Amino acid sequence: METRLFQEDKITEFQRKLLQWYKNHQRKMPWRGSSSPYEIWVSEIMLQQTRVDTVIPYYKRFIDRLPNLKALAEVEDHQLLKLWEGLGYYSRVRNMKETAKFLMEKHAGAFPKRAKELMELKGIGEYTAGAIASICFGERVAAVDGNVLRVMARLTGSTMDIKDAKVKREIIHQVKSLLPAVDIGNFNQALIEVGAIICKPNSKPDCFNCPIIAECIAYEKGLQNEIPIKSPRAEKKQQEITVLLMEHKGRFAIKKRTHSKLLKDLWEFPNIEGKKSSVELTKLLKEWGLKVIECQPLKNSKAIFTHIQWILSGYYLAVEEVQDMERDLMWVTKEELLREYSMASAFKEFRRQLIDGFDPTTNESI
DNA sequence: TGTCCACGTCT
DNA sequence: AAGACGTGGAC
Repeated sequence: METRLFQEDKITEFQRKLLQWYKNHQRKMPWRGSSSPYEIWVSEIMLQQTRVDTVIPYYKRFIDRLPNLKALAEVEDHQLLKLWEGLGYYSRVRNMKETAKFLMEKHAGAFPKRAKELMELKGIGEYTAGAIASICFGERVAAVDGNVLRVMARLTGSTMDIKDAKVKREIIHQVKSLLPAVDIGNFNQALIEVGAIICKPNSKPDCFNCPIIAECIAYEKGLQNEIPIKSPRAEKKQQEITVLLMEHKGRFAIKKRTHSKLLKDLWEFPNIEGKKSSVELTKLLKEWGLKVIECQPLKNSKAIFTHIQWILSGYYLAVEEVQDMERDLMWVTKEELLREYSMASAFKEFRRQLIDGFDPTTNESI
């Protein structure tokens, strides 16, 4: 077990400075000031891997439309997905609905109060459980996210890899030893906020405005730009995909990604693996029972995920029905497409072209 | 251009 | 333990 980071009296001073700074410098956010576990939960799930500025409009719309657990438990899946469209990591919102239903049916419609119990809920891990328990219920528990890992690594001057699970455990332990007797939620948020706006990830930290510079070993040693140390992530795989924007009688073909894990249950334009020529496409569509009347290449695009990169080439295809064209395609108007169907960002450039008109292609090879 | 954030959670 | 799962903005 790790020894204390600071002496007793120094800890009190550290807590005071951090809480005072947070009181004066915290950014405004729609969920700040709320102690409703539902609202904090929604905000924390949205904030997982996602920036505050991106989350704010989604959060407002979500709470407006689904103000409580009951509303979320009862909402239709496609409406829910539409509220989440573009936020990414769509399993987050599937888990939320499952948890809402569970709490309504098995837990009298209320959240448990302890981090340990919160962690048993789908989609709530150690960080989110700590955040909800400390912010809403004042539990004396740490909430260590990526910001806190970075702040703590610099504070202690640690050159250990913060991606390492053991190092994270150690940091959670250290944060616990720094927790004040009361005001735990604000203390946790203060540490996160310092990480977000002072002890920044991608640029040099703003050390001269940092409330805890006096305790910072990295600063003392001039290592604030070297720490934290992180092992490099695995390389992305690349996949070429040919996307088909097929029009028939003023309607366009879309398809639901029912069996896919990636972007599950979102809608997409029909597509095939590999880079296909217009000749190959015409042949393929013939097998699908469709006759190509017109074929125009579209501007290529890229979609970058954490672990994969898609190279997308698109074609506009005016088609005619030859025989029964099942293939679980859905034929929708532009208006329906925008209003009713959730599409991942990977396909949004094509959707935009479809709605606004197709740009003249600038691809060299057709 | 490319890399990082972004440990967050689940599997 | 390590890979899957999204997105967009900063630098």
